[in-house]
Amino acid sequence: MTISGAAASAPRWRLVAREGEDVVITTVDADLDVTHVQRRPRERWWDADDAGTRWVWSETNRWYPGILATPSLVARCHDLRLAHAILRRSALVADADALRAATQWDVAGKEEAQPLTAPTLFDVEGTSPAGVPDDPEEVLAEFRRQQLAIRGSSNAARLRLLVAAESAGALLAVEMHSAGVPWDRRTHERILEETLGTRPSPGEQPERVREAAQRVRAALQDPSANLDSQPKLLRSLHRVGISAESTNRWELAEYDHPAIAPLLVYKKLTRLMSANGWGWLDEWAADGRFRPVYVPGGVVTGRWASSGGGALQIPRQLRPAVRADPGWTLVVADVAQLEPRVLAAMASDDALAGAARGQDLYEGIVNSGVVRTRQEAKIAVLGAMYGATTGDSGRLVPALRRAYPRAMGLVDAAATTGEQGGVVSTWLGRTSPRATAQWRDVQAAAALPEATESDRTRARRAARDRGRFTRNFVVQGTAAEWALAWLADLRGRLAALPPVGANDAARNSAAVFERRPHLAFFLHDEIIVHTPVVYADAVADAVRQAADGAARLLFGRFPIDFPLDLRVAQDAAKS
DNA sequence: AATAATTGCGCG
DNA sequence: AAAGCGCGCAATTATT
Repeated sequence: MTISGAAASAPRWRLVAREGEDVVITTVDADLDVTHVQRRPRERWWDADDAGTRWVWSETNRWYPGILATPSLVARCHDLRLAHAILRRSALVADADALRAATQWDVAGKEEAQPLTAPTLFDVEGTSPAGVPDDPEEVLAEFRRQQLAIRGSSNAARLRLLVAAESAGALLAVEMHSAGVPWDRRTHERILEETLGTRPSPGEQPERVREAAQRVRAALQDPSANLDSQPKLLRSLHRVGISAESTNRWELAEYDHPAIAPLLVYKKLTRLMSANGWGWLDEWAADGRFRPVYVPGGVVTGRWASSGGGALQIPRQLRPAVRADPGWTLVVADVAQLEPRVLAAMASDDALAGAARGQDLYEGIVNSGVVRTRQEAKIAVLGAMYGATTGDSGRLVPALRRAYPRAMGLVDAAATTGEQGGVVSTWLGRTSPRATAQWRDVQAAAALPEATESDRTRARRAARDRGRFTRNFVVQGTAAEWALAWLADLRGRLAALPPVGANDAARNSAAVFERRPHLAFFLHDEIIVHTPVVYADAVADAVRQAADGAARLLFGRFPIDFPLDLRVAQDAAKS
């Protein structure tokens, strides 16, 4: 159960696979030769984790829940499915033909989410519509293909890091699902009641929603106006002289009419009710834990996606419902301006890194005299990374280009590559998808002598759209890598803390996390650790040290800060 | 009746 | 005030 932090300079790879009713464990040496094969009955194949072992398996979602239930933690693994997805299209891999030919390891991105509730290992078998292989020969063959691809790549160290970080993330995703986010039902109910009114009977609307709807209908002088159907609402608005083209919040706010204010309230309230109302509470947090399914690598850039419960969209308003158990507390941390800091390091832009020194990068930019206000700095930086060309943001970007030519040069080059149909890569070598056939057709059509002006306009727009995507890909993707390195480092530090209490009789899977500090939530650049109060300081230190560790792991000695906004509190409400 | 597309809004 | 990137989900309308 203890995870050793000892550097395993020569990791021992142990491949696990299925053969009939048994689990076959194949040990492989540094030359990728098999040194040992073991066959064990599947019911109890797992005994203990060894320091220095890296478990190689088809898919963490398939193998880890059963181990966690024993209960045990795995220190290191190599997830063949996730690694395959990275390596088969990494521009760093010189020859990916063999990997690309192994299509049985390709799983459509959105179909990846697996049921993670299985109490034992093989209960999930067959539930995956497009399951990756699990037989010993193919697992070994794919592992060899991947190792050869990495060894023959232009930067094996970075790809190794990326695959290890991705795999650590996969372990953590299963663990966080198992542990869950501590969720205080009564706090959530209180927020709902204060905002919406008391819980209505099924089919009814809560009081505040009814009131808001009444006020809108009165102002529209239409007692039967439908506020939930966009086209009908739009027609109702037009009838009273509100000539909006859409019903989105920002456009409606521009009109001065007594119906607008209550309508915006109505939209706000019904959103809360349908997305995170009583129904959500019953379905997702009834037992005091919210257990989202995380999907590592679910976003093209390498960010995680999620499936079920809207894990990545919990409204700030409900953050107070994330509440530590009695005797426990939360360590809540997020990175200030992760993406521009990552950009400064990638581009070795000393000027931007200098502005980033300290807590607030935007203030740093203001202090350098590049723009006048913090708000301008923020808009300019976001515009630079997203490719804004118009509005305030577009106007401010040129000032940034003058002040930080290296950083801006990097994202501008990524945009140009994308516009021309090329691919771009993150710092560790995750590579963007190739241009689609449809995209290339549009470009080709515009290049023909008989192309119309509209063909050319269409092609230009498609090119710029793709340029904005690749521009952002390098930054968002590298930020995701930094975050993974942070998580992986922190995970190791938390595992090194001795469990509290002495309840060795506890055998259910949740017991692992009832006795030790554990990550409970992760969202792009922020984490929540749920910890016994006695470990609060140790955990806070670990979170900071892990951030430093991630910075050095990715960017070596380049002087870039990643300051954290960190707080220790009973609940996760923003202070 | 089932599935796809559209709109809007929550998160970073 | 809502541009510029990446998502998931609910409600509705459109299509099959």
